[in-house]
Amino acid sequence: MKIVWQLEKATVRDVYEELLNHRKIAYTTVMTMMKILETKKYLKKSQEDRAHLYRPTKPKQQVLGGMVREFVNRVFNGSAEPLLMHLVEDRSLTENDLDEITRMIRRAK
Amino acid sequence: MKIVWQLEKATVRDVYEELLNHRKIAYTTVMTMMKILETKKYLKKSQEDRAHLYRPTKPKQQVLGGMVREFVNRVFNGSAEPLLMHLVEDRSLTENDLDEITRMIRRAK
DNA sequence: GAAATAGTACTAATTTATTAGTATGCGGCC
DNA sequence: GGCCGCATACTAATAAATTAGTACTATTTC
Repeated sequence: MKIVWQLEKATVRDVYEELLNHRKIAYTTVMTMMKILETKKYLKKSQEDRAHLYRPTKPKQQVLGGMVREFVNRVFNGSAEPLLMHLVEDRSLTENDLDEITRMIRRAK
Repeated sequence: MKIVWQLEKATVRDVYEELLNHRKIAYTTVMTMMKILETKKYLKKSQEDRAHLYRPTKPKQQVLGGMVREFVNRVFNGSAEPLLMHLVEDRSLTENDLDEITRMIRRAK
């Protein structure tokens, strides 16, 4: 999905070659994957010359948002603060990051 | 795991009965699960009367921390800010939450 | 001490995810 | 026209996660 999102639209071959940079994988494997993503409504295909051209159905933000929500629910019973604490303790987030986000929200209001 | 953490120590039966409140599940299923968690070093067992008594090996914080890190890596390529933005947009976190956390950090320094 | 009970070890069925092979079709090229 | 390369559809092998059954042992209870 990340690859298709980045390219906005991609054929099996596009994704296949991109994945090959990272690891050995069969062309047909990628095909199967993309077909599954299609049945799960994350991708839609259209004909383009000989091959199918796949595009995302849902905006990246929406999908990632869903994943975050699912994660928070499953791991933290739905409350986000503990997650935040972990991020902070893990030094993934500094105090400055938080300040910045806070300011960002204020400005957006 | 959540259940064992909460109870601090638990037998298969303890966990089984707790889980039954939520959904139908077989006793042996729970047993298998807990044995797997044991081989994966999340639980350790000791004899207690007739049954095994399981305790967590690792502190909850550490395990959850690992899960958060893993999630951030997989989904957001390791950077936490986008995750934070999602939390905010999802209204899981309000500006006040952020302020609070910020203050908490300041105090802890 | 025999039957009922609770527990475990071992095995297994089921499901879902992951990876890949094979057959086949189509468009261009010599 | 026949062959090559690329693409797909369909099938399948493998692996991992999930759920549960069965056989056997020990303990309690009467």
